[in-house]
Amino acid sequence: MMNEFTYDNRLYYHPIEFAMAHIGGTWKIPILLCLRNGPMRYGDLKTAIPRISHKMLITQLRELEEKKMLTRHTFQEKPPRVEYQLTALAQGALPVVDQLAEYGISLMKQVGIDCPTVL
Amino acid sequence: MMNEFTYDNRLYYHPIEFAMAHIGGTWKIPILLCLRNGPMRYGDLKTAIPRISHKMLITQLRELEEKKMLTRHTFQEKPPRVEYQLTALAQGALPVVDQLAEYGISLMKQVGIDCPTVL
DNA sequence: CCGGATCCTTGCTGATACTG
DNA sequence: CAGTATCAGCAAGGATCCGG
Repeated sequence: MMNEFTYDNRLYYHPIEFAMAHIGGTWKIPILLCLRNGPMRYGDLKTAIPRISHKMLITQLRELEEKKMLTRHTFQEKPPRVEYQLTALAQGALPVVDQLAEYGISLMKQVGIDCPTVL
Repeated sequence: MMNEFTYDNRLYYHPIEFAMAHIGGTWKIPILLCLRNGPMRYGDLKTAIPRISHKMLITQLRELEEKKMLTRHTFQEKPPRVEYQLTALAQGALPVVDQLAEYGISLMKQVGIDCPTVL
């Protein structure tokens, strides 16, 4: 249990904590799920995830890029166009993301939430 | 993606977020893993998870109890004795916890961390 | 259209001290 | 031994404004 390690100047207590640094938080999952079907522009992501703020979307995109979970492509057009795309590293996270979603849904049923047309 | 729902006065954007409310954060996983082999006392948990502060351990135990992930048994002795035990609901989370751990370890290898004798 | 910078509020967390 | 209460520091996150 207590096999702590340091990476990128941060202390982790468990490999799961390291995994959640890549897919955790409120917004990384929605972003990854949006991008699983192909690249998307900033504006489309913002529309697809209505409650996220501008700042949070930018921040999360930067973090995911820094962790090599996605790549950023800029097109020199007017008006400017920027696309985000999942890397192979992020593709490798999708199976466990799906398992988490399945568990989340089963948990909702167990506590008595009738699931609102998910996935 | 955007099937939000409210439970217990909190807004969730995805079933995974709901799942992570039960097993997420820095300390819930270490606590659950400690208890998977049977009930433990407060003091033993504190010893098994050295870096957790007293306040955080108490707080996390209360949260897990509130979410029906564990039960609390007090024994009227001197000195007092309190034991924490996983519920069936928490047992049901262990498979996905194990999958997350496995993913975390593989991710560590992918980014070049040689895994320190884990699990 | 995309992104950065600023201010400000809120909440998490540690430290410390105290009780049955 | 187990748990509670209070205070303070810091970081996450929203609102807003400016720039390429």
